[in-house]
Amino acid sequence: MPPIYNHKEIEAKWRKRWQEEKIYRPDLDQPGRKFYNLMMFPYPSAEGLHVGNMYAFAHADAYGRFQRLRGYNVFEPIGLDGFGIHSENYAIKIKEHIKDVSVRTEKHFYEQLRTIGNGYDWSRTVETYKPAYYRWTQWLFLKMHERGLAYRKAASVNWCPSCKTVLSDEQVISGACERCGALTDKRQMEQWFWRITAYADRLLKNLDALDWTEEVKTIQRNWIGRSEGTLVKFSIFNPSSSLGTSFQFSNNNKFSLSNAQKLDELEVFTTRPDTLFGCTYLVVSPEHPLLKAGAAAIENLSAVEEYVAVSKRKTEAERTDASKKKTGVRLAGLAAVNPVNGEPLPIFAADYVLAGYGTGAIMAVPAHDERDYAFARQYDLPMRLVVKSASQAAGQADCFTGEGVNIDSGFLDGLNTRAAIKKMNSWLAEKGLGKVEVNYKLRDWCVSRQRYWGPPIPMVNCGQCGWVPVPESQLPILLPAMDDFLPDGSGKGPLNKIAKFVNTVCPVCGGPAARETDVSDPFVDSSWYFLRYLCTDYTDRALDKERLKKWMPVDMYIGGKEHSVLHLLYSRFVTMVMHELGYAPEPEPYRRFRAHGLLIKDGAKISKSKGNIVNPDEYIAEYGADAVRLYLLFLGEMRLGGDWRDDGMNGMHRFVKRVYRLLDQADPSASDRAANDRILSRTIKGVADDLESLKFNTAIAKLMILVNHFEKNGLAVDQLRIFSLLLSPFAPFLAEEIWSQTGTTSSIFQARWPEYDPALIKDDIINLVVQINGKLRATLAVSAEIGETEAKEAALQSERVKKWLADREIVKTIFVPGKLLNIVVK
RNA sequence: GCCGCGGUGGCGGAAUUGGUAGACGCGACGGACUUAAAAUCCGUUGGUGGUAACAUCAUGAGGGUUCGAUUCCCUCCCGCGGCACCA
Repeated sequence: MPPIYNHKEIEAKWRKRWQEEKIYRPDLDQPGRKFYNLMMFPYPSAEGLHVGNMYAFAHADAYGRFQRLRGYNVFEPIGLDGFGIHSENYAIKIKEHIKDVSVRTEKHFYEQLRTIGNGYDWSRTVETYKPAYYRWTQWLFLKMHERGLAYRKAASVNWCPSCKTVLSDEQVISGACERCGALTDKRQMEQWFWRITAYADRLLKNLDALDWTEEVKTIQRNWIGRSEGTLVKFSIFNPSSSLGTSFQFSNNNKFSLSNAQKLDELEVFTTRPDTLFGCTYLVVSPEHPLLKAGAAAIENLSAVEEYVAVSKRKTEAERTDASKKKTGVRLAGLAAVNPVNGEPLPIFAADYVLAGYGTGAIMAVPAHDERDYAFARQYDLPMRLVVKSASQAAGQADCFTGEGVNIDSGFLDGLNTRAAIKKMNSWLAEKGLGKVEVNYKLRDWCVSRQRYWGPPIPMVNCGQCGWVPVPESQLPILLPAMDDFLPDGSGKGPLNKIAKFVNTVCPVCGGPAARETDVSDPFVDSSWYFLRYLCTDYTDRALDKERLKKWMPVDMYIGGKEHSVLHLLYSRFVTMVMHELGYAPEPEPYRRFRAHGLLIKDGAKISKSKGNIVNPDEYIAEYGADAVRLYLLFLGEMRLGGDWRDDGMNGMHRFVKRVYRLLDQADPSASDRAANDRILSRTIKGVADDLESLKFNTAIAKLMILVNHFEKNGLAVDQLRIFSLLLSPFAPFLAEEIWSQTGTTSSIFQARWPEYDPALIKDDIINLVVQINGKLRATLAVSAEIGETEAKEAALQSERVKKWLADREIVKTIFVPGKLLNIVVK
């Protein structure tokens, strides 16, 4: 028997055998007890996978292998998210053509993914940059368009000056581009959008029932940002007296509306209609239509226009910096009327009000909103307190944003905030001045990109017919080859430079037309890949309904939480639409989702920019895939991430060698069968429990304890065989090798997880903890069934206990059966 | 600022519903084997005091509840992540 574990030889042998015997290729038409085990497919933004990718994949695969042993028919696919800015930026950086780079990275990524020993079904890979895939990504676009969910509009969109393309709101992380980290800006452009906001309520509501990492659900909830409020209509007048352009009010902050002429109506959105009595002015955003509609009446138009121009010139970051001084300009010549008390209200334009949320206009209540308060202080505007804190009568702050009781509020006086909101809403509704509305922070998904490396958007612009979808039969629209694929920042995609591509005929009228030259967001590619995995054998359709019915939803999805509001939100939206179209059997794609934490090294996330990259290939070559897997799984709880230390690998290498050596030690005559069976039963249960709750680290610790025990006490061959089953989710090659060397012929992954004997789990003799006043003073080996009286007797017999009790009076004793006895003394 | 997750030996990390804090591993130290090294094996390893038995302190800080708190409550501090003028 070879004493040395030759990982290279053994891994190659099993990799080949698994491939030949197709043990990871379930028959998708005969799902049986199916288990769809999904992990986030990688995107090549470097030459190869880094150890952080391996971290996620090793966990997901160990879980999948466990389900396999549990008797599930596991489908575990993999692919490459190779289209997109991430891959393209890498090619640009190394000054090569993306087409060449993608050929190379595909080869390397797949080689690496094969070496780590995951149970992938290699017959069903998807690569998003191949026509066989992106043909259907384009089909998805057409379906969205057909349902009215893909549309084009001019809007203020995010622009990355470095990537030279627009981005969706989700791809701007704290004001910076998700891909390159450059600060983004806003540009007014016409773009393609997907109407994810139409699903905002469902995306929010369904979260409650999903078995997902709670943290990710919270992030999604906050991103969707539902808020219930009221739309209130204010009448706009042109007051007779000229008010000047100063912010000062004359005559005790009052001005007259006599002879005023009603000009318009202004609608605002508020979540606190109960504070309407405290409203002392209105504010519109600099983009608000009132500025144009009311221009004739605005007396200080040039000052207003100047303010708007200044606002426009500000960067997004400057405009939305909440800590900066608030600015604004009074719309002289215009005034509104507070519908509850008929008081005239001045109107301002200020860029602290966002154009894109609510109606782009607000009612300002400086006494009950911090932003209004700051603005009112800045411009010396009146404030009126109308809500009093219910708890503290005196000492109220100038600005109170909490809930309380209404005062000086006419018909709302004495009501608490909730009741006041209700009453105000019905009052406004009665008068036709307001209605309850729900607003979401979520905006529609901007999906067009002015880049090369993506699926061309299948739309054609005809002079006669306008925007027309490309007929399904003409798909795919192949991405044409081009040497200079770099984005130029013109606001049009590089494809725009290829006349042959652009010029086409209108599918409707046959006249000359121009193709859309933007490509779609890479997140569109990944929004449906898990559906395509199941249908790669269908070349005539994107998705097969029967197939999806058999396998969707995904049973377990493990991935990073950085995708909380990106991929995980987009793919839920797309699946909802696919469900409505009858493709997906359920509106939600992932039954369970668990986020893993980050892999850290030297106190920082492993990344190229930090210079702490760990190349997994070297470690796999030196120590073997199993040792690397075990090490990654042992680092800590998956949810919390791990801390990579180079020297930690030694320990796992040692463990692998020790496990292999058990083959030499297996000898029934030398072993205490009963003791081994007891610890085996416990380990079977413990490891299964840990795996189910994704605590891979403690599962491995239990295996180590078992190995320590075997080394000391010897073991029988059948016990070693059971041990190999327990080890197999973590170290598949090593486990398979031991399995085969203990007289089995079929793969360990066709075997079943071992049963344990419940009778062996229980202890007959326990260590009863004896405390005196809560401090541990002795432990007694007693029967597990011992009762309080006996336990007390036994404890009082103990010399150690006696010493501590001396002649102190026992006040009481606390007995926890099977665990502890606490004697309380004076 | 708001929301979420964390803070435990030299290090990574364990601790069912509150019940022996530090499992398991790394590293370190001592020893065995070896001409030597690697590998392997054995032992020790939270701090302080003590030859030892043992005592005592200790889970970010400070309070509290409890017979008993890493675990529950309150007030803070620090790290990471999300949102951030969303009315």
